[in-house]
Amino acid sequence: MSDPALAPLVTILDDEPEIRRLLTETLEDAGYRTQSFSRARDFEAALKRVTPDVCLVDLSLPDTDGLALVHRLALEQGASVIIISGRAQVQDRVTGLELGADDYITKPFDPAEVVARIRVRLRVPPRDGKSATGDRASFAGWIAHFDRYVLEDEQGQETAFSHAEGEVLRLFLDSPKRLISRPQMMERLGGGVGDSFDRAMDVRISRLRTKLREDPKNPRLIKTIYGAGYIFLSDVSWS
Amino acid sequence: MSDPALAPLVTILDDEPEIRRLLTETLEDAGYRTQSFSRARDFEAALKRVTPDVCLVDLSLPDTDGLALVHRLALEQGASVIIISGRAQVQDRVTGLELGADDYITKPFDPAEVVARIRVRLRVPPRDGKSATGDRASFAGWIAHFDRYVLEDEQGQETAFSHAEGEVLRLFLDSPKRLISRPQMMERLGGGVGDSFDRAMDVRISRLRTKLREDPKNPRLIKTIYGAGYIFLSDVSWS
DNA sequence: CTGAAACCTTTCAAATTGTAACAAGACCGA
DNA sequence: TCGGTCTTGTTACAATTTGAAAGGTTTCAG
Repeated sequence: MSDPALAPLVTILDDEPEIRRLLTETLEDAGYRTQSFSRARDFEAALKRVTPDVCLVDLSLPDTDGLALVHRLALEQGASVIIISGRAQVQDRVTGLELGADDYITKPFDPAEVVARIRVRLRVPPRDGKSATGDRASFAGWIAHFDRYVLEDEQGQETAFSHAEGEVLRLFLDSPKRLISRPQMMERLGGGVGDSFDRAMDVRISRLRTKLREDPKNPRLIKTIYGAGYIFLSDVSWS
Repeated sequence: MSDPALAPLVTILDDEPEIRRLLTETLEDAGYRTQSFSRARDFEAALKRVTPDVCLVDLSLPDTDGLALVHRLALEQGASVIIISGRAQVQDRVTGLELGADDYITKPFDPAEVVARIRVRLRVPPRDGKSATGDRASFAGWIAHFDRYVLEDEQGQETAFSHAEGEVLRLFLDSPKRLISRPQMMERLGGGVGDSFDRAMDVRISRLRTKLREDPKNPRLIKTIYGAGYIFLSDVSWS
């Protein structure tokens, strides 16, 4: 979830204003935050800044292939994707689900059902680590002890990391193998959108990389995607 | 999952023999193990011995209140519950989902859709921290790792590609063997309709071709259709 | 065959990111 | 309180990626 403190964010992508209005109203009444878009391009631009919890997507968009968008969404973002489409053929539904959508609702729809299905997607999946965060994560031979602010390497050797470094590390460890944009980082790490803090971000990452003994030319863990953000490359398991 | 080594187990609880037969056959064709029950009592007895991965439940059972059963199932078992019911009212669906079902399919249903929705439930939930969807596509001896921004050739040798190149590549891989016009690309890749970005597009494709080791005279993968657009020639399979 | 349009590729400059060096605070023990 | 260390943001400059510009090559119509 983008921010546990706030209500879940649901995005709406549909080219019919009437549908957008209806969904927005229903969802806000149900207590969700919403953002709606009429064009795929605007939607994708917004994704660089925020992380929705559920994305409602209409397939029949004028400016993009909706299915390809769904595919990308499901893979790149962590969000649940629900297709809302006028196409009711079984084949449409099957391919939509196949490509990564978590649900498929056909128009005309009942707002109450949409809310119910969104709620299902937001339901906490059988939380295995129920106990309030043992706060330790292992990845690529490292163990990060967030309770002690210490990184432990394969030989058991320990390196301390600071609070600021820990914030960045935790952000990565929470969303491994997924693109994290700079604006998303900013939002999470509090800093304003001033351009001076931009550099501070870099510096934090740079220092973190040093402690993880990254090779600058060939980073194994924190990879930079020029113009897009960063990706943490290793699998992570929390305990 | 009850046993990773075996095919996922799907249970069917429905009092109509014809439905049981149809579902059993479809699901076994799709590669799942199945167990079907006509009475809730038998089903619950079986639960003491096995752990299904997905439970299909008909609500209109003679011997129990189906909703209560669903509720118990969702809470106690870790399994996904899909309701298959003749009751198509929105209110029925909403309460079914509310009480813990993960999906709700109304009769008459198409077996293909049931399979698709089961598959969605079995997909590894993206939030479970461990492995967040590695998405890659293979084509013509190459494997494109979009989670690492790396192209792997037949010998396993890797070449990094940039974000801009990846956008183009993904566009092609999403629609292989289909003409993609330049305006379509523009839309998708964000740039305006200015003439200058037209050239930038060319450059992206050019650089991508280089990394795919295309022969300029005789492109095997990205073919130019003069005056119309491009076609990606190879088959693609995503995983 | 010729010219124009479409497309390719090299070169270059601007934007983005990495990192070293520095300075302002915070924190801590004496 | 004082001095020292640690943390962290800022600045400056290097390195890298990307789009823009420009010139060459291919394709097609007539």
